[in-house]
Amino acid sequence: MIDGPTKTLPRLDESLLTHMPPFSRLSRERIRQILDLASSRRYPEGQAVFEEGAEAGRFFMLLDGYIRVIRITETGEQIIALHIPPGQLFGIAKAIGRSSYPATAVTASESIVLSWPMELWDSFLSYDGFATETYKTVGTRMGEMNNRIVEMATQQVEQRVANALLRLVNQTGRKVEEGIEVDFPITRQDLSEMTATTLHTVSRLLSAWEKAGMVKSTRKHIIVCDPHALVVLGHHSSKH
Amino acid sequence: MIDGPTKTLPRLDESLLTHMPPFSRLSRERIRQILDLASSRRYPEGQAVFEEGAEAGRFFMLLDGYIRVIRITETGEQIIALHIPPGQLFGIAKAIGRSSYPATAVTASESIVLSWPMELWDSFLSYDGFATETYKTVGTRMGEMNNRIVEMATQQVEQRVANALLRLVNQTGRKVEEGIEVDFPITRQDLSEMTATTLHTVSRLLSAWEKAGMVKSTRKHIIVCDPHALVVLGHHSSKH
DNA sequence: TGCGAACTTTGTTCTAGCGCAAGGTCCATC
DNA sequence: GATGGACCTTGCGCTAGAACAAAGTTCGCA
Repeated sequence: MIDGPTKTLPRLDESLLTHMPPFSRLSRERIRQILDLASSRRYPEGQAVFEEGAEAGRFFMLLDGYIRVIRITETGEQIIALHIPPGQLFGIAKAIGRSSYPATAVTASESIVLSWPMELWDSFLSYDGFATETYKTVGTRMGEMNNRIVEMATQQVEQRVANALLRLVNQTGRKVEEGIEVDFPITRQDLSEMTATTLHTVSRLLSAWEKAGMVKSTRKHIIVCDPHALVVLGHHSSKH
Repeated sequence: MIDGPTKTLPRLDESLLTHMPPFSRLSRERIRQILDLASSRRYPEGQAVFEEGAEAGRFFMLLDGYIRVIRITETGEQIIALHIPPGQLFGIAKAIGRSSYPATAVTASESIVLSWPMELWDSFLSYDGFATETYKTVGTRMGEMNNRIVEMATQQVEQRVANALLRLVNQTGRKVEEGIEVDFPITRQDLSEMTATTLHTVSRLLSAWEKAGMVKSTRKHIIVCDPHALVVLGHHSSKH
């Protein structure tokens, strides 16, 4: 979905942004200004916010929901590069010197997104704390990518899937009765695209873990009951 | 090696920096200033310029040689994250909002390196074109990491090694009689650490390619005779 | 010139986990 | 309440490539 942003939501309250790191040092007035420049929009689950290669006309902030950053190979395989939780900027191509989006962003669940025209980027950068926080975010994402590379290079499938699951519950987990649940719909296929394996293998692993009482899962939902047991898997032994 | 930088080289000429992208828009006088603030140093092959986790006290520019950015796992395995060619900044932790280096930098061949105290970073950022070029570099490196993830997730070992080799000759290749040679010493082990495989497998692949006339290799040296043949390998078919 | 360390090669064995196949379950929609 | 599509499970065979093993080669250095 690349069509123009539209205001489908009621007038936005300043409190939406006051606690988001990139804006937290700004005055109420400044935030009002920023909000008045923003378009807000609701995306249903599974919709693209922008596509890889498209001209980077706007930058975004996720207010609610989850965004999945994906890449698609020439042969049509998808790989999930990153999950973005609420409160983060994304599609900030200009921050890394690009004029087109380097990947596709899709909603992992219904999401509320603010966006601004990329022309405003430079003025945003001048706001107190904005640049610092933004580059911190870039750094964090680089770190995550790096860890992923190391993980794929050195760990077995079981450990990778365990780690991916742990990361999900840590970053986006919601406490429920039996443990912590990933709080957006997630399929075996999704998990396999995050860990470079097949949905079959993921399914088998989840079955085994469920038998061992470490997780509980139903269609599109996964609850981690015993995080520590998964951590231990991750620390077991190396590939070589 | 983390010991203090020392001026071991003769006085630096302005022309060293005038054609390096981050500085190319600056006046001769400004460049003189910048050089006078710099420490220069020669590192023999295989030496660490800085180590992962250390406080990021300086940032660097590679004048000559090659730098390898590596990470080491808890179990002692090395993985090579990136190769940096001459003319690029590295160790620019501040650019991504970090106060310690996120990886270790080691020379892949004898190298000449300039460095400045990180306290000067903000003033450098104000120089015309410096910030833009720097963030472009960050963006490029993110892109490379991303491609690497996709590659590891979707390609077979042979294709990955072929691609890694192609990237090396494209970025750092030196034309020789029989083809293009990687212009720093590189072992089978190095190549395996770049592609998440073993030195044994790399050795077998190189042997096979040599038999097919696509490459020529000796101890620590690899010449690609028929780049196109390697490209074709990379395009063959996907894993799934 | 001879020793040892650092590289490289090649053979053989073994297994993680992929590919393939078939069937089951849940859910939306008519 | 039946049809179809999306998602999940499980079994089995097979192969890429890791692990193990053992020699061979090159090079710096005493």
